[in-house]
Amino acid sequence: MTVQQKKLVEANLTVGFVAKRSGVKVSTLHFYETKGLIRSWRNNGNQRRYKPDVLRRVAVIKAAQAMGITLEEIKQTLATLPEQRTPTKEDWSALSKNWQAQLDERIAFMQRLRERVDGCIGCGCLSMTKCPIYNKDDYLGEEQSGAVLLNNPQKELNNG
Amino acid sequence: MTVQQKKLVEANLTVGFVAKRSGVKVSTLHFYETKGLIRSWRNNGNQRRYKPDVLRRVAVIKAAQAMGITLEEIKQTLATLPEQRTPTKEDWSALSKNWQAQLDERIAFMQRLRERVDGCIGCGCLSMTKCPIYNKDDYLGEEQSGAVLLNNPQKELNNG
DNA sequence: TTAAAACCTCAAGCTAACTTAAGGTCAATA
DNA sequence: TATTGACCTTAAGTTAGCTTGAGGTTTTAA
Repeated sequence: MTVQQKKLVEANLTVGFVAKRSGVKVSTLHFYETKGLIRSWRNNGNQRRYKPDVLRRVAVIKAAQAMGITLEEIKQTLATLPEQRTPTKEDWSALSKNWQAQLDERIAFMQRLRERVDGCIGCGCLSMTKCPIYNKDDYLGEEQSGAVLLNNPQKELNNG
Repeated sequence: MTVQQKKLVEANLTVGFVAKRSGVKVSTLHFYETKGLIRSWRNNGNQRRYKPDVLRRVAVIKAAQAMGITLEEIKQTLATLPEQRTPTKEDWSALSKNWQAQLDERIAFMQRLRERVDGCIGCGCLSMTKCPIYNKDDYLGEEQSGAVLLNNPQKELNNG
Protein backbone atom coordinates (compact mmCIF):
# COMPACT_ATOMS: atom_id res chain seq x y z
CA MET A 1 0.00 0.00 0.00
CA THR A 2 1.42 3.37 -1.01
CA VAL A 3 1.42 6.33 1.31
CA GLN A 4 -1.24 8.05 -0.71
CA GLN A 5 -3.55 5.05 -0.63
CA LYS A 6 -2.96 4.83 3.08
CA LYS A 7 -3.88 8.50 3.46
CA LEU A 8 -7.04 7.90 1.54
CA VAL A 9 -8.08 4.99 3.69
CA GLU A 10 -7.24 6.78 6.91
CA ALA A 11 -9.42 9.58 5.62
CA ASN A 12 -7.33 12.55 6.58
CA LEU A 13 -5.68 13.98 3.56
CA THR A 14 -2.60 16.16 3.27
CA VAL A 15 -2.70 19.42 1.38
CA GLY A 16 -0.38 18.07 -1.30
CA PHE A 17 -2.57 15.06 -1.88
CA VAL A 18 -5.71 17.15 -2.12
CA ALA A 19 -3.97 19.53 -4.49
CA LYS A 20 -2.91 16.72 -6.80
CA ARG A 21 -6.25 14.98 -6.69
CA SER A 22 -8.35 18.06 -7.22
CA GLY A 23 -6.07 19.64 -9.78
CA VAL A 24 -5.52 22.91 -7.95
CA LYS A 25 -2.34 24.28 -6.37
CA VAL A 26 -1.55 24.05 -2.72
CA SER A 27 -1.62 27.83 -2.59
CA THR A 28 -5.16 27.74 -3.92
CA LEU A 29 -6.23 25.44 -1.12
CA HIS A 30 -4.65 27.77 1.41
CA PHE A 31 -6.44 30.63 -0.29
CA TYR A 32 -9.81 28.85 -0.27
CA GLU A 33 -9.35 28.15 3.39
CA THR A 34 -8.70 31.79 4.23
CA LYS A 35 -11.84 32.62 2.28
CA GLY A 36 -13.86 30.10 4.23
CA LEU A 37 -14.63 27.84 1.29
CA ILE A 38 -12.97 24.75 2.71
CA ARG A 39 -11.81 23.65 6.16
CA SER A 40 -9.00 21.64 7.68
CA TRP A 41 -7.58 20.74 11.02
CA ARG A 42 -3.92 20.55 12.05
CA ASN A 43 -1.76 17.61 13.04
CA ASN A 44 0.88 17.78 15.78
CA GLY A 45 3.35 19.39 13.41
CA ASN A 46 0.89 22.16 12.42
CA GLN A 47 0.24 20.68 9.00
CA ARG A 48 -3.22 20.78 7.44
CA ARG A 49 -5.34 17.66 7.26
CA TYR A 50 -8.55 17.33 5.27
CA LYS A 51 -11.59 15.09 5.24
CA PRO A 52 -12.11 13.39 1.89
CA ASP A 53 -15.22 15.43 1.13
CA VAL A 54 -12.95 18.40 0.55
CA LEU A 55 -12.34 16.91 -2.87
CA ARG A 56 -15.99 17.17 -3.73
CA ARG A 57 -16.09 20.68 -2.38
CA VAL A 58 -13.18 21.75 -4.55
CA ALA A 59 -14.66 20.07 -7.61
CA VAL A 60 -17.95 21.79 -6.94
CA ILE A 61 -16.21 25.14 -6.47
CA LYS A 62 -14.51 24.71 -9.82
CA ALA A 63 -17.71 23.68 -11.55
CA ALA A 64 -19.55 26.66 -10.09
CA GLN A 65 -16.77 28.99 -11.18
CA ALA A 66 -17.10 27.64 -14.68
CA MET A 67 -20.73 28.70 -14.52
CA GLY A 68 -19.60 32.21 -13.76
CA ILE A 69 -20.44 32.16 -10.06
CA THR A 70 -18.10 34.14 -7.83
CA LEU A 71 -16.26 32.65 -4.87
CA GLU A 72 -18.32 34.81 -2.55
CA GLU A 73 -21.57 33.39 -3.92
CA ILE A 74 -20.14 29.90 -3.86
CA LYS A 75 -19.14 30.38 -0.27
CA GLN A 76 -22.66 31.43 0.64
CA THR A 77 -24.18 28.46 -1.12
CA LEU A 78 -21.69 26.04 0.43
CA ALA A 79 -22.60 27.52 3.79
CA THR A 80 -26.02 25.89 3.42
CA LEU A 81 -24.37 22.47 3.70
CA PRO A 82 -24.56 20.84 7.14
CA GLU A 83 -21.56 21.52 9.36
CA GLN A 84 -21.92 18.66 11.77
CA ARG A 85 -22.17 15.75 9.38
CA THR A 86 -20.70 14.85 6.02
CA PRO A 87 -23.04 16.17 3.31
CA THR A 88 -25.31 13.59 1.74
CA LYS A 89 -26.51 13.09 -1.78
CA GLU A 90 -29.55 15.22 -0.96
CA ASP A 91 -27.42 18.06 0.37
CA TRP A 92 -25.36 18.24 -2.79
CA SER A 93 -28.45 17.83 -4.90
CA ALA A 94 -29.99 20.93 -3.32
CA LEU A 95 -26.86 22.90 -4.16
CA SER A 96 -26.93 21.85 -7.75
CA LYS A 97 -30.59 22.85 -8.08
CA ASN A 98 -29.69 26.29 -6.82
CA TRP A 99 -27.01 26.75 -9.43
CA GLN A 100 -28.97 25.12 -12.21
CA ALA A 101 -31.45 27.96 -12.07
CA GLN A 102 -28.66 30.53 -12.27
CA LEU A 103 -27.10 28.66 -15.13
CA ASP A 104 -30.42 28.58 -16.97
CA GLU A 105 -30.75 32.33 -16.54
CA ARG A 106 -27.27 32.81 -17.88
CA ILE A 107 -27.92 30.64 -20.87
CA ALA A 108 -31.12 32.54 -21.57
CA PHE A 109 -29.25 35.82 -21.27
CA MET A 110 -26.60 34.64 -23.68
CA GLN A 111 -29.26 33.61 -26.13
CA ARG A 112 -30.98 36.98 -25.95
CA LEU A 113 -27.57 38.55 -26.40
CA ARG A 114 -27.01 36.42 -29.44
CA GLU A 115 -30.19 37.72 -31.01
CA ARG A 116 -29.10 41.23 -30.24
CA VAL A 117 -25.77 40.61 -31.88
CA ASP A 118 -27.58 39.44 -34.99
CA GLY A 119 -29.98 42.32 -35.02
CA CYS A 120 -27.86 45.10 -33.69
CA ILE A 121 -24.11 45.03 -34.09
CA GLY A 122 -24.37 43.81 -37.61
CA CYS A 123 -27.37 45.87 -38.60
CA GLY A 124 -27.53 48.54 -41.24
CA CYS A 125 -28.90 51.36 -39.13
CA LEU A 126 -25.67 53.22 -38.66
CA SER A 127 -27.55 56.39 -37.87
CA MET A 128 -26.99 57.29 -34.27
CA THR A 129 -30.48 58.60 -33.86
CA LYS A 130 -32.25 55.46 -35.09
CA CYS A 131 -30.19 52.43 -34.10
CA PRO A 132 -31.38 50.81 -30.89
CA ILE A 133 -27.80 50.02 -30.01
CA TYR A 134 -27.44 53.66 -29.01
CA ASN A 135 -30.53 53.51 -26.88
CA LYS A 136 -29.47 52.20 -23.54
CA ASP A 137 -33.04 51.81 -22.32
CA ASP A 138 -33.82 49.47 -25.14
CA TYR A 139 -30.53 47.72 -25.31
CA LEU A 140 -30.46 44.69 -23.04
CA GLY A 141 -32.96 46.54 -20.91
CA GLU A 142 -34.65 43.42 -19.63
CA GLU A 143 -31.43 42.34 -17.94
CA GLN A 144 -31.46 45.29 -15.58
CA SER A 145 -32.34 43.29 -12.49
CA GLY A 146 -31.71 39.81 -13.87
CA ALA A 147 -28.84 37.40 -13.78
CA VAL A 148 -25.39 38.55 -12.94
CA LEU A 149 -23.08 37.65 -15.76
CA LEU A 150 -19.39 37.95 -16.29
CA ASN A 151 -18.55 40.66 -13.76
CA ASN A 152 -21.88 42.34 -14.53
CA PRO A 153 -20.84 44.31 -17.58
CA GLN A 154 -24.50 44.70 -18.46
CA LYS A 155 -25.00 46.85 -15.41
CA GLU A 156 -22.62 49.32 -16.95
CA LEU A 157 -24.73 49.35 -20.08
CA ASN A 158 -27.58 50.80 -18.14
CA ASN A 159 -25.71 53.47 -16.19
CA GLY A 160 -26.23 57.17 -16.68
CA MET B 1 -30.11 74.22 -31.06
CA THR B 2 -28.42 73.00 -27.89
CA VAL B 3 -24.69 72.67 -27.61
CA GLN B 4 -24.93 68.93 -27.66
CA GLN B 5 -27.05 68.86 -30.79
CA LYS B 6 -24.58 71.23 -32.37
CA LYS B 7 -21.73 68.92 -31.47
CA LEU B 8 -23.58 66.05 -32.98
CA VAL B 9 -24.17 67.86 -36.26
CA GLU B 10 -20.62 69.11 -36.42
CA ALA B 11 -19.58 65.52 -35.96
CA ASN B 12 -16.74 65.93 -33.55
CA LEU B 13 -17.81 64.90 -30.13
CA THR B 14 -16.36 65.86 -26.76
CA VAL B 15 -15.37 63.22 -24.27
CA GLY B 16 -18.13 64.26 -21.90
CA PHE B 17 -20.74 63.94 -24.59
CA VAL B 18 -19.52 60.52 -25.67
CA ALA B 19 -19.44 59.41 -22.04
CA LYS B 20 -23.03 60.45 -21.44
CA ARG B 21 -24.31 59.02 -24.68
CA SER B 22 -22.53 55.69 -24.41
CA GLY B 23 -23.12 55.29 -20.69
CA VAL B 24 -19.49 54.91 -19.69
CA LYS B 25 -17.32 57.21 -17.62
CA VAL B 26 -14.88 59.69 -19.06
CA SER B 27 -12.09 57.78 -17.39
CA THR B 28 -13.22 54.66 -19.22
CA LEU B 29 -12.94 56.43 -22.54
CA HIS B 30 -9.43 57.57 -21.64
CA PHE B 31 -8.65 54.03 -20.64
CA TYR B 32 -10.01 52.55 -23.86
CA GLU B 33 -7.92 55.02 -25.79
CA THR B 34 -4.72 54.03 -24.02
CA LYS B 35 -5.62 50.43 -24.79
CA GLY B 36 -6.10 51.22 -28.46
CA LEU B 37 -9.80 50.40 -28.55
CA ILE B 38 -10.95 53.85 -29.62
CA ARG B 39 -9.30 56.89 -31.13
CA SER B 40 -9.57 60.65 -30.92
CA TRP B 41 -7.81 63.75 -32.10
CA ARG B 42 -7.14 66.92 -30.15
CA ASN B 43 -8.48 70.43 -30.58
CA ASN B 44 -6.36 73.55 -30.07
CA GLY B 45 -6.77 73.34 -26.34
CA ASN B 46 -5.56 69.71 -26.20
CA GLN B 47 -9.03 68.33 -25.58
CA ARG B 48 -10.17 65.09 -27.14
CA ARG B 49 -12.58 65.09 -30.03
CA TYR B 50 -14.29 62.00 -31.43
CA LYS B 51 -16.02 60.96 -34.62
CA PRO B 52 -19.62 59.83 -34.06
CA ASP B 53 -18.80 56.23 -34.87
CA VAL B 54 -16.98 56.03 -31.54
CA LEU B 55 -20.44 55.57 -30.03
CA ARG B 56 -20.97 52.42 -32.03
CA ARG B 57 -17.52 51.22 -31.11
CA VAL B 58 -18.19 51.68 -27.42
CA ALA B 59 -21.59 50.00 -27.69
CA VAL B 60 -19.98 47.10 -29.50
CA ILE B 61 -17.22 46.88 -26.92
CA LYS B 62 -19.82 46.68 -24.17
CA ALA B 63 -21.86 44.09 -26.00
CA ALA B 64 -18.78 41.98 -26.63
CA GLN B 65 -17.81 42.22 -22.99
CA ALA B 66 -21.24 41.00 -22.01
CA MET B 67 -20.46 37.97 -24.15
CA GLY B 68 -17.40 37.35 -22.05
CA ILE B 69 -14.87 38.55 -24.58
CA THR B 70 -11.82 40.30 -23.15
CA LEU B 71 -10.75 43.80 -24.13
CA GLU B 72 -7.66 42.35 -25.73
CA GLU B 73 -9.72 40.09 -27.98
CA ILE B 74 -12.12 42.93 -28.71
CA LYS B 75 -9.21 45.12 -29.66
CA GLN B 76 -7.94 42.54 -32.09
CA THR B 77 -11.34 42.12 -33.67
CA LEU B 78 -11.90 45.86 -33.89
CA ALA B 79 -8.52 46.10 -35.59
CA THR B 80 -10.05 44.33 -38.59
CA LEU B 81 -12.25 47.38 -39.22
CA PRO B 82 -10.98 49.74 -41.93
CA GLU B 83 -8.86 52.59 -40.66
CA GLN B 84 -9.22 54.98 -43.55
CA ARG B 85 -12.98 55.11 -43.85
CA THR B 86 -15.94 54.98 -41.54
CA PRO B 87 -16.97 51.34 -41.14
CA THR B 88 -19.98 50.27 -43.17
CA LYS B 89 -22.83 47.94 -42.42
CA GLU B 90 -20.82 45.10 -43.95
CA ASP B 91 -17.81 45.85 -41.78
CA TRP B 92 -19.84 45.67 -38.59
CA SER B 93 -21.69 42.65 -39.86
CA ALA B 94 -18.43 40.77 -40.26
CA LEU B 95 -17.51 41.58 -36.68
CA SER B 96 -20.79 40.32 -35.37
CA LYS B 97 -20.39 37.03 -37.27
CA ASN B 98 -17.05 36.54 -35.61
CA TRP B 99 -18.49 36.96 -32.14
CA GLN B 100 -21.66 35.03 -32.87
CA ALA B 101 -19.62 31.91 -33.32
CA GLN B 102 -17.85 32.47 -30.02
CA LEU B 103 -21.13 33.14 -28.33
CA ASP B 104 -22.60 29.95 -29.75
CA GLU B 105 -19.66 28.00 -28.39
CA ARG B 106 -20.14 29.58 -25.01
CA ILE B 107 -23.83 28.76 -24.97
CA ALA B 108 -23.07 25.18 -25.95
CA PHE B 109 -20.47 24.96 -23.19
CA MET B 110 -22.93 26.27 -20.64
CA GLN B 111 -25.47 23.72 -21.76
CA ARG B 112 -23.02 20.88 -21.42
CA LEU B 113 -22.10 22.25 -18.04
CA ARG B 114 -25.75 22.25 -17.08
CA GLU B 115 -26.02 18.58 -17.88
CA ARG B 116 -22.93 17.94 -15.80
CA VAL B 117 -24.43 19.82 -12.91
CA ASP B 118 -27.49 17.61 -13.09
CA GLY B 119 -25.53 14.45 -13.38
CA CYS B 120 -22.54 15.19 -11.25
CA ILE B 121 -22.80 17.69 -8.45
CA GLY B 122 -26.17 16.40 -7.39
CA CYS B 123 -25.44 12.75 -7.96
CA GLY B 124 -25.38 10.01 -5.39
CA CYS B 125 -21.94 8.63 -6.10
CA LEU B 126 -20.17 10.18 -3.17
CA SER B 127 -17.44 7.61 -3.38
CA MET B 128 -14.26 9.31 -4.41
CA THR B 129 -13.13 6.39 -6.49
CA LYS B 130 -16.28 6.13 -8.60
CA CYS B 131 -17.69 9.61 -9.16
CA PRO B 132 -16.56 11.16 -12.44
CA ILE B 133 -16.44 14.54 -10.77
CA TYR B 134 -13.14 13.46 -9.24
CA ASN B 135 -11.81 12.33 -12.55
CA LYS B 136 -10.36 15.37 -14.23
CA ASP B 137 -9.92 13.59 -17.53
CA ASP B 138 -13.60 12.82 -17.72
CA TYR B 139 -14.91 15.94 -16.15
CA LEU B 140 -15.46 18.63 -18.75
CA GLY B 141 -12.74 16.96 -20.67
CA GLU B 142 -14.13 17.98 -24.05
CA GLU B 143 -13.60 21.61 -23.20
CA GLN B 144 -9.86 21.20 -23.02
CA SER B 145 -9.16 23.13 -26.20
CA GLY B 146 -12.57 24.62 -26.73
CA ALA B 147 -14.21 27.94 -26.00
CA VAL B 148 -12.73 30.27 -23.46
CA LEU B 149 -15.33 31.04 -20.86
CA LEU B 150 -15.41 33.39 -17.93
CA ASN B 151 -11.71 33.89 -17.28
CA ASN B 152 -11.06 30.30 -18.37
CA PRO B 153 -11.70 28.58 -15.09
CA GLN B 154 -12.13 25.31 -16.95
CA LYS B 155 -8.48 25.38 -17.88
CA GLU B 156 -7.72 25.04 -14.20
CA LEU B 157 -9.88 21.97 -14.06
CA ASN B 158 -7.52 20.20 -16.34
CA ASN B 159 -4.23 21.18 -14.79
CA GLY B 160 -1.90 18.83 -13.05
C1' DT C 1 20.46 9.90 10.83
C1' DT C 2 20.41 12.97 7.49
C1' DA C 3 19.06 15.00 3.19
C1' DA C 4 15.25 15.92 0.40
C1' DA C 5 10.55 16.71 -0.05
C1' DA C 6 6.60 18.63 1.85
C1' DC C 7 4.71 21.87 4.73
C1' DC C 8 4.15 26.41 7.38
C1' DT C 9 3.30 31.82 7.55
C1' DC C 10 3.22 36.27 5.93
C1' DA C 11 3.85 39.73 2.66
C1' DA C 12 4.04 41.14 -1.74
C1' DG C 13 3.08 40.58 -6.64
C1' DC C 14 0.04 39.71 -10.71
C1' DT C 15 -3.86 40.48 -14.42
C1' DA C 16 -8.03 42.64 -16.01
C1' DA C 17 -10.64 46.46 -16.22
C1' DC C 18 -11.31 50.28 -14.42
C1' DT C 19 -11.73 54.32 -10.80
C1' DT C 20 -9.96 57.98 -7.92
C1' DA C 21 -7.06 61.70 -6.69
C1' DA C 22 -4.11 65.58 -7.26
C1' DG C 23 -2.79 69.49 -9.40
C1' DG C 24 -3.39 72.25 -13.29
C1' DT C 25 -5.61 74.15 -17.98
C1' DC C 26 -9.48 75.35 -21.13
C1' DA C 27 -14.15 76.69 -22.39
C1' DA C 28 -18.87 78.21 -21.63
C1' DT C 29 -21.89 81.39 -19.45
C1' DA C 30 -23.88 84.94 -16.09
C1' DT D 1 -14.75 89.33 -17.02
C1' DA D 2 -14.85 86.05 -13.82
C1' DT D 3 -16.22 81.86 -12.23
C1' DT D 4 -17.77 77.42 -12.85
C1' DG D 5 -17.70 73.29 -15.19
C1' DA D 6 -15.35 70.41 -18.43
C1' DC D 7 -10.99 68.73 -19.57
C1' DC D 8 -5.98 67.45 -19.16
C1' DT D 9 -2.06 64.12 -17.24
C1' DT D 10 0.08 60.99 -14.23
C1' DA D 11 0.11 58.02 -10.52
C1' DA D 12 -1.84 55.27 -7.41
C1' DG D 13 -5.81 52.57 -5.71
C1' DT D 14 -9.54 48.79 -6.27
C1' DT D 15 -11.55 43.94 -6.67
C1' DA D 16 -11.26 39.08 -7.72
C1' DG D 17 -8.73 35.25 -7.62
C1' DC D 18 -4.82 33.60 -7.18
C1' DT D 19 0.64 32.98 -7.38
C1' DT D 20 5.35 33.80 -5.82
C1' DG D 21 8.95 34.39 -2.63
C1' DA D 22 11.42 34.35 1.66
C1' DG D 23 12.67 32.21 5.61
C1' DG D 24 11.78 28.52 8.62
C1' DT D 25 9.76 23.73 10.35
C1' DT D 26 8.18 18.86 9.77
C1' DT D 27 7.96 14.45 7.48
C1' DT D 28 9.59 10.92 4.71
C1' DA D 29 12.81 7.85 2.95
C1' DA D 30 17.36 6.04 1.93
